[in-house]
Amino acid sequence: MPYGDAMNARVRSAERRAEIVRAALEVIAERGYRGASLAAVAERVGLTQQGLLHYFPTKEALLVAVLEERDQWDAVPATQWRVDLLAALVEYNAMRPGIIQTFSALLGESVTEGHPAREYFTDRYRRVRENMAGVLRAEYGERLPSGLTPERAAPLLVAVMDGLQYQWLLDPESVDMPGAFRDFLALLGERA
Amino acid sequence: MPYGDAMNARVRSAERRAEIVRAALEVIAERGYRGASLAAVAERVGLTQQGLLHYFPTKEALLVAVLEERDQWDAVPATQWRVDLLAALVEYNAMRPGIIQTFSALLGESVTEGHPAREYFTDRYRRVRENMAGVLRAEYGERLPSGLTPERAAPLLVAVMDGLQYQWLLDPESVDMPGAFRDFLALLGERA
DNA sequence: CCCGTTACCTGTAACGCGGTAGGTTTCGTG
DNA sequence: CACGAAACCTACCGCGTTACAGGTAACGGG
Repeated sequence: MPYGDAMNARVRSAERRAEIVRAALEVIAERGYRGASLAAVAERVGLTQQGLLHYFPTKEALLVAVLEERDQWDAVPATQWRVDLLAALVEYNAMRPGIIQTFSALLGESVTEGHPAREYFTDRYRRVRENMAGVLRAEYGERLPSGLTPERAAPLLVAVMDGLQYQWLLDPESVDMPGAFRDFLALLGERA
Repeated sequence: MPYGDAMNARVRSAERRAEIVRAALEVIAERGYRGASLAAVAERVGLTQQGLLHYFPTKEALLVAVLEERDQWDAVPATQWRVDLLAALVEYNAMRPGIIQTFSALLGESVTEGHPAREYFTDRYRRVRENMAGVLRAEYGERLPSGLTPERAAPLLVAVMDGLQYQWLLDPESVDMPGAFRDFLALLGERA
């Protein structure tokens, strides 16, 4: 046994599942959800397509696991966010194109009819907008430039993050994503 | 000289092609490019899949025609754009979800590997950023709030437009796309 | 040591896809 | 009117896809 007796079966199984999810993230980044085949994911972890179905009974179940992993990743308590942490997050993301590409591709697909991730993104954005409004309020108080409230500015903040991601993914040379995001934050931080 | 009826045949053919492109826009909005089947497009114009291939020899050729139609649509001379026209455009788009959804879906897909629309979007965004920088310069002069130059603000403007579209497509009730866009323009219009 | 569970595999069903081949009808032109 | 081209159609090919069925080998707790 290469892994030794310390590792019991349940842990090994969970690890295998995590490995599969990681591979799925990659394949979705490369081909989107619709274009990602179970066989391609399976091959990346040394399984057959049917072997993969042993862990995730349907393709959609695998997608759900992918989305859950993301939720877990950015489950920072809303109260702990600060604007400078957002800037740092964008900077960090700029060094990991893979994760951005996965969720940019998924977001794009999700607006199509009956896409299994649609509800996920709808809920998520509603939540994130609320969070961001809170962050802005904590940082800048009730009044932002042009008399904007945090609630009105929050969708803009989210839009800038997403929109910059697409421009950056398409043409990293031409778009300084972290810099542009800082520019936007400076815009919000202006004294009215 | 091939006058008259020769013309008619050519016109009819061009009309049919336009009809097919229109149907393709719809189907792509609903299922994305990868998810859009030639058969589905064909059915919508009363053709078989093979009949459609008579007009567009491959699926990719059809996509190219779709992208060309868009280029033609927003081929407004850069010098003629003004900021208030952008706001009006966003407002207009909010009444035509179809077209937004088509290109939001395509944009999302385009960041995946070897997608046939990737180059199109890369080039397009570069062009649009330049245009927008010009628009901002004409409207606000050289200095915007926070000391931003038009060139630095342009990617933000584009990002806001795209990002708002996704939020709005996912949840039109919760997102006032035209209003939010006007908010952003007001932010840029603040006196420094 | 046995026996159920886990972790896979092979085989295959069932379907949808883009694209080719080749025929037939319709139509405008000389 | 004759002919060639355009505008379709039917038939079909080969491949990729998800998912189901059922088998097998290994592991681990009693």
